[in-house]
Amino acid sequence: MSPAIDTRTKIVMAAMDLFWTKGFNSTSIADILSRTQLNAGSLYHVFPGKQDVLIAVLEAYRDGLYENLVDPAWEGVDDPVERIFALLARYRWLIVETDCTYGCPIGSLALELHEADPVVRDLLAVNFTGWVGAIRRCLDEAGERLPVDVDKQALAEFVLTTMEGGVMQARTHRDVAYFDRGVAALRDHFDMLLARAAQRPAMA
Amino acid sequence: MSPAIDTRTKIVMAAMDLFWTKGFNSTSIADILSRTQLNAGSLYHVFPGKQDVLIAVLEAYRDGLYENLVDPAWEGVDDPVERIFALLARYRWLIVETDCTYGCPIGSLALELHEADPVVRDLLAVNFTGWVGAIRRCLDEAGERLPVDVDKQALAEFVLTTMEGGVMQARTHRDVAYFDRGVAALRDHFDMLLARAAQRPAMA
DNA sequence: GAGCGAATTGAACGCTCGTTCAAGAACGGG
DNA sequence: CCCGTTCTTGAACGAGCGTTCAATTCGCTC
Repeated sequence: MSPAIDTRTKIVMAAMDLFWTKGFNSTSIADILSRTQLNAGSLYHVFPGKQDVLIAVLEAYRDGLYENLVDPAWEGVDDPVERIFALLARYRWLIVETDCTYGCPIGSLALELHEADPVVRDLLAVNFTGWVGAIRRCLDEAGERLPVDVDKQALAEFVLTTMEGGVMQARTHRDVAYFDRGVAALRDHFDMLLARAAQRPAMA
Repeated sequence: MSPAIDTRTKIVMAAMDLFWTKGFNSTSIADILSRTQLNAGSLYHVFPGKQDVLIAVLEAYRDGLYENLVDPAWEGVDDPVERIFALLARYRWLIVETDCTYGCPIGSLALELHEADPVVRDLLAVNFTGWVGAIRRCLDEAGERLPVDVDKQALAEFVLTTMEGGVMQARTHRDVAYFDRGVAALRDHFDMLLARAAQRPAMA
């Protein structure tokens, strides 16, 4: 294996962590270098500039969505609706684990980069789309348990909305309860949808 | 009127706009100075440092919540539930008006400032609390139209969640439709709650 | 209009940032 | 073992940042 690839991996992993905890603008190249024990030349040998590190980080999130986030959350959970809440529970765990300082890496970057160039913005959007796609699969699998007139794509996006909004409030107030109440409201929403579908089956 | 107050106002107004469009870290003191046609000394005569400008901006948002945001949105709307969606419609208008680059100033700052000091974080939280409080009033006013077992505080927070999540996705995808679908899902939620309350009145 | 504190001027400072690059080390095929 | 390529070293640079401050002007009071 080429050593440059190893260097690249080290940089991307360090940058993922730093961009997550400190944000993109507040993370300096020096931060990445001291974390990886590399020199500036090595980084610039692999990446043309700081923004290209960001792009690599966003690609890593995109490519690792299932491996690093979704599959672990769904382990041992088979019911498609419960899988949605299992994923949200994973975020709850992250919030608690970080003493309520957790912010969704993609969400934070999306709001921080106000005038992101098209490549970066596309990658942010693609990350959201991938996340929503995972939820969408659950909803499709739930099939007729949901009312037929429900827009499943919109509902999947609404799950992301709940997660991001809940994370934002939990972090700002330094209190998971804000996240929990958001998830509870979403649970109410699903309960009402499931009840409506059971009451008026698709056979009508 | 003391000239320093005028200077202060000019700085706060310019900073509100700049922090909103560029973010806090990406806005330089020089940006504020060129926007206000002031010199560095004048700014530092009024504010000890950049962070104090941020604090003043957050206080301005807090103090102007009703005057600048809520009251205009509610003009001509009397029904408490419709007022909630009127406020969301106001955000929709902001998104469209800014070509889908709009981000909620408070939400953006909340996610950008990863290690904000306590004063700043408190002000961010207070701004959220104020916004949620305005929604809460509507829900209280709606009274028995909502099921008695509904946690009105949590529901008000859920409205904020929907707004922030919708704004985030609309901006990232550069498409208001993401916001619209989030609001539509929230409307569904309210419709189901109202129907449930009508079905099983509080008199039980 | 003299006197004085408040407010403004704008050049300068020290620091950190992203980036560059000439020099050297490590590696691998023949 | 040699040579060309790939990768690393780390000092240096220029630009931009937040901040300072001695000098100056403004505006009010008596």
